[in-house]
Amino acid sequence: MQSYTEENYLKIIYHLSEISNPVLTNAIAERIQTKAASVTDMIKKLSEKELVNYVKYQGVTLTEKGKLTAINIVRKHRLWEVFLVDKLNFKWDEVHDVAEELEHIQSNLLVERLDEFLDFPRVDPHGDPIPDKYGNFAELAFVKLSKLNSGDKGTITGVSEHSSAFLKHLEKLGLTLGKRIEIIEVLEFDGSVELLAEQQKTNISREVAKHILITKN
Amino acid sequence: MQSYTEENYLKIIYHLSEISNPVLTNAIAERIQTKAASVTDMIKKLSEKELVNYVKYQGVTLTEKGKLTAINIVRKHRLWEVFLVDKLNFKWDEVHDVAEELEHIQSNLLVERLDEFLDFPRVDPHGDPIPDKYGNFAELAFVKLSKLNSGDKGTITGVSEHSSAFLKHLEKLGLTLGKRIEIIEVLEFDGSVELLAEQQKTNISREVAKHILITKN
DNA sequence: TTTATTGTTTAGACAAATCTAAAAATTTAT
DNA sequence: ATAAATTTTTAGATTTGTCTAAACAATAAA
Ligand SMILES: [Mn+2]
Ligand SMILES: [Mn+2]
Ligand SMILES: [Mn+2]
Ligand SMILES: [Mn+2]
Repeated sequence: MQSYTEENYLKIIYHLSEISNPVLTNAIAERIQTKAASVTDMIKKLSEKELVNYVKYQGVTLTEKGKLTAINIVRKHRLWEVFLVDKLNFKWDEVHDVAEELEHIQSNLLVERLDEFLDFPRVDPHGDPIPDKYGNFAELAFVKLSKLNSGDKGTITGVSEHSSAFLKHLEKLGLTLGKRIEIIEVLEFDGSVELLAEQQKTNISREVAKHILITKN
Repeated sequence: MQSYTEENYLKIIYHLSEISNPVLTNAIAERIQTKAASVTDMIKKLSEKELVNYVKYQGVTLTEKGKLTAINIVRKHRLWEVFLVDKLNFKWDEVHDVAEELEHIQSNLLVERLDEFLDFPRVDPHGDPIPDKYGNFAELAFVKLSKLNSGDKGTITGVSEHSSAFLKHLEKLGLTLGKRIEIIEVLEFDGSVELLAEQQKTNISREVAKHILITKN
């Protein structure tokens, strides 16, 4: 079994390796809110346990074992988020910190029963896919809203930024999961997007558009 | 805020002080599965934080602050147990270890929403009372089954022993919460009890009878 | 009322996770 | 290619919770 802290490291290495592989020490330090020296220590320990492959000065990659462990934590995190939103009426910007703790509860029975209780959800409240118990993700066909052109239509199915500030902003604009949108125009000079959501005309910055995920249809 | 470990100490001191006050070092050591020396160290720390009053060689008592903290952990523990049994179909002998972890999740919003979601339960799956958010317990009128005499009737409303072995044993005998029972006879020579539960005649040892709580009616 | 026995505390050590400061390696710039 | 800047690692220290072994107190027995 891994400690709470080791699990957090594994999960963050997992997420970072979607962006760059191998994952660099400083990248981990920044995300985990700690110092590079501490990261090096922990990396050595995870390497001892064969959860990561580590090459000095080069960075880390997850081993198969490490990856499976990380995915399981992601699974738990996202299932708990669904629980909080669907059953306890949390808002989508309120769930992250609590799920950050709940993801470490050790009980396979609990996870499987929770999954069943929630009716086997495939995505969490931010549109992120929930892996099954074997670690397999259902592939979801997303495209960033910022990649669309005028006339394109689709449904908001996810976000790639989870800060409370961002989520509350979308809430205010009425741009929540499941909403259908249509692009009116992409402004040339700043890349901001004019769109229609529920008969409502709205303008969002390119920065915001980059973090909204759309299923075209 | 207290650490996970400090919370476990406070909760155990709380439970033990129902039996003896002040609570002795060795009693804590036994319950928390650690050595007396470690308990002394922790007690000093809790005393520093004014969560317990400590007199060397005498033992500890909880301060008002410590007691409220402990009751809040008990509240969370029992609410989670209800959740596991009522919503996730855990058996009453399967919930303890998971609740032991879940009780440490830090979020008042979570606890209050969970309470509401569970419809404000007053007792947990073992018949133990759940304090409200201010730390008040609804007084429940229990009597040990071992105190009853032949002819007495009542309902099983709690147990005072939570081991999986004991709970499974009761399950097998059909002596679960809510079952109505009637005492046929209390055997003189060993104190064992012959009783009727759902038309079924059963004999239980005095030891078992001492841990079953009855509401007479 | 000395002597055992038991219970509790202290002293000193250790593992886990963290830090600061300094050294070493790598990358970038000149 | 050499120097400068950046990144990463090491060395040594700190905090938290634990341990063993030894000292000390309180209680029970002789
Ligand atoms: Mn976490
Ligand atoms: Mn999420
Ligand atoms: Mn606990
Ligand atoms: Mn219980």
